[in-house]
Amino acid sequence: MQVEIAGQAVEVLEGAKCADALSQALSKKQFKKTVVCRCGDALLDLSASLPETCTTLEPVFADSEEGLDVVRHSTAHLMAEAVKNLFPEVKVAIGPSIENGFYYDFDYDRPFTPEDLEAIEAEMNRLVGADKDFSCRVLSSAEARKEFKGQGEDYKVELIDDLGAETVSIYGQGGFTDLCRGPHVPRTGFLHSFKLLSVAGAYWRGDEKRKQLQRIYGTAWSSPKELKKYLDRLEEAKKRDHRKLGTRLDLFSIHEEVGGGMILWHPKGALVRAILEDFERKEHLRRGYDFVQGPLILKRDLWERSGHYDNYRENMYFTEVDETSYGIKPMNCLSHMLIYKSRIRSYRDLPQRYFELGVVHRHEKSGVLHGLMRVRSFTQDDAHILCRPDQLQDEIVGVVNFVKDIMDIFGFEFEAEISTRPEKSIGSDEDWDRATDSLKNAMDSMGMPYDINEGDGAFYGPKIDIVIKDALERKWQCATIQCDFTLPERFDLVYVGEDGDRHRPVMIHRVILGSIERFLGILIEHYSGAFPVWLAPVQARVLTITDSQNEYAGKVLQFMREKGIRVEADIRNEKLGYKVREAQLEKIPYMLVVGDSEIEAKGVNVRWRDGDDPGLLSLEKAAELILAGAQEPFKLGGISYSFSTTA
RNA sequence: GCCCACGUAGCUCAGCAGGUAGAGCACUUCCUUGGUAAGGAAGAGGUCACCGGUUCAAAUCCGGUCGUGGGCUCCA
Repeated sequence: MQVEIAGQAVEVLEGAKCADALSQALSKKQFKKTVVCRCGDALLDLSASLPETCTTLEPVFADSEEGLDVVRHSTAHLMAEAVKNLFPEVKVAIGPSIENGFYYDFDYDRPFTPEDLEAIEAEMNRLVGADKDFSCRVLSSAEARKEFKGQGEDYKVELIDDLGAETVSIYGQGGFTDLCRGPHVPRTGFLHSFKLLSVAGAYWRGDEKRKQLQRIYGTAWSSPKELKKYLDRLEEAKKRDHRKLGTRLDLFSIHEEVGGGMILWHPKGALVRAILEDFERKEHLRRGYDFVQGPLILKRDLWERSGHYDNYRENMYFTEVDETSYGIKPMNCLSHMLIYKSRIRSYRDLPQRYFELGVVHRHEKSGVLHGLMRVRSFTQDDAHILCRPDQLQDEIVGVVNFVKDIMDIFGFEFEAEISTRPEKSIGSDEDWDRATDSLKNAMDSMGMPYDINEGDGAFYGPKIDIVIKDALERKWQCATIQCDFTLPERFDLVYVGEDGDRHRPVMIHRVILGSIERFLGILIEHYSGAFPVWLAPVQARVLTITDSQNEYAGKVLQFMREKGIRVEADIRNEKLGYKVREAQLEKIPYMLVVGDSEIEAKGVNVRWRDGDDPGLLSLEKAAELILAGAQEPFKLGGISYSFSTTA
């Protein structure tokens, strides 16, 4: 039969192995790094026979995205075999490839130690050295079930039962067998660049009510060089950890005696916060939001009415005042709704956009607290938009635009996800469809890609979630845009329509940065602590050579401050090199060196924290330079909001 | 909340075959007045997270509590 292989027409025997077919068309070097092959949509093992229907065959190399996935998957099996060899009583569960590596879950009656990991890695290397085949058998589900049952592999049996398939593939490297749909690298010798990283607890099938298994994480690459690159990258990322930088740059601290998840902001950290918050206030005003503010505690009755008491109680703190129970707010919506409700609203008043930098408290489980990223007391840049149903779409576009502008300013790539109606939900299908369509249309109209997360919406409405990554590429949710029909109903929010009747407004809950704390945590890692000049708590530091310049340094300080530059002076009895080093480590954007020659020239010698030094400049020029760099990013939304000025 | 690991000076860490603590940086004082990433000397600073147990003796071994880290579940 004639098959097009890697662009060449090749004559192959009927029923030939993929490997044989490929080796006819590929160079030795290419063939050596081929892990599987692709025929149409299907990925095949090299040991598989060429399907009769196959007309084109492409090699998949180890260093391609698909190839890496195969390598990682195969390494997971390899690890499972090593674990079974060393600890025969272990039951294996499941082991997929993940970003940068793989994991495998095991059920064992004692915890794996770091020494165990070393032993497992050594055993894996031994298996690699043996260069065994990854052979594949296809069994009927019943046969496979019997086989795994006989081995006591209960987790595999459960998986087979749940698959509901007639046949399943069984992979083995001689002795060890595993259930998997494949495909895999041809032989264990292909797996030479991996490292086991950690052990963690993980619930069987992600269900916290089921048994907690031991998950071993590892990383795997196509070559030792790639592996090293990744491990180096991990090291680099650790250096950017916002918790380390937060201490080193004196931004914030967390104290055991205060409580987990509670942040104490030091002068520099608090200043960065203030700058970020000011920026947000300006942006919100510019986009037609109104500022509001509510109290931190509201009567418990109100939380019962909103449904939070029933649905969110375990996450709330309560306190008592004069024998009345109060809930400490975990969200800001209640105050905002009561402000809306404080007088009759006309359709002409809508949309109402209430913005608040609202401090909320949530009782997060102790095990999830994480630096600034997951805390118990935080500030949301929260807004609630109350609008007519016909305005919903425009409002969502406005919010999405807002999110995009802000993420662009900070240089974040983000992923978006739209969550649709869950089984347990309230509201009419019509409302849900309309809101979901509005969300999709808004994203489509801006050409923004998104994933659909079926059935993951809030019980009161669908939502868009925006996710950005920290230095270790862990994903954190920041912005979220949620449509809500329930709370306006529960609180009987209305507006008087053109027809004189009362109508129900729709409410959008939305945050842009999400939590100021989390966003700053991500920003610190994103910039490695070197904030852009407009955000830097200290924009410039005056460095003297000897104490004979102290008086002049004071003048420079005064001059720069009057220009609105955040500046300080280092007049300590230290050498210049020492002062430069410190300023550099503190990532201060501009150093203004003053010595006798600068006094004479009535200027400063400017050193930038990265790149070329501007050198000797007059005070005026130096201030201009810093101010130019310090300009607040400014971005116009580019969409026109609908105002109710018709009628 | 669950699994595992860890918890020594403000920070980074050493000490741990059990014999009541040490370095570097930072801090204080003194000397040094020195041009772009660390000048020198001296000093101060720790009930070795906390509580119990084993032992003649515990930072070191064991148990518990709290906290932190990596994950899981959950989430801004």
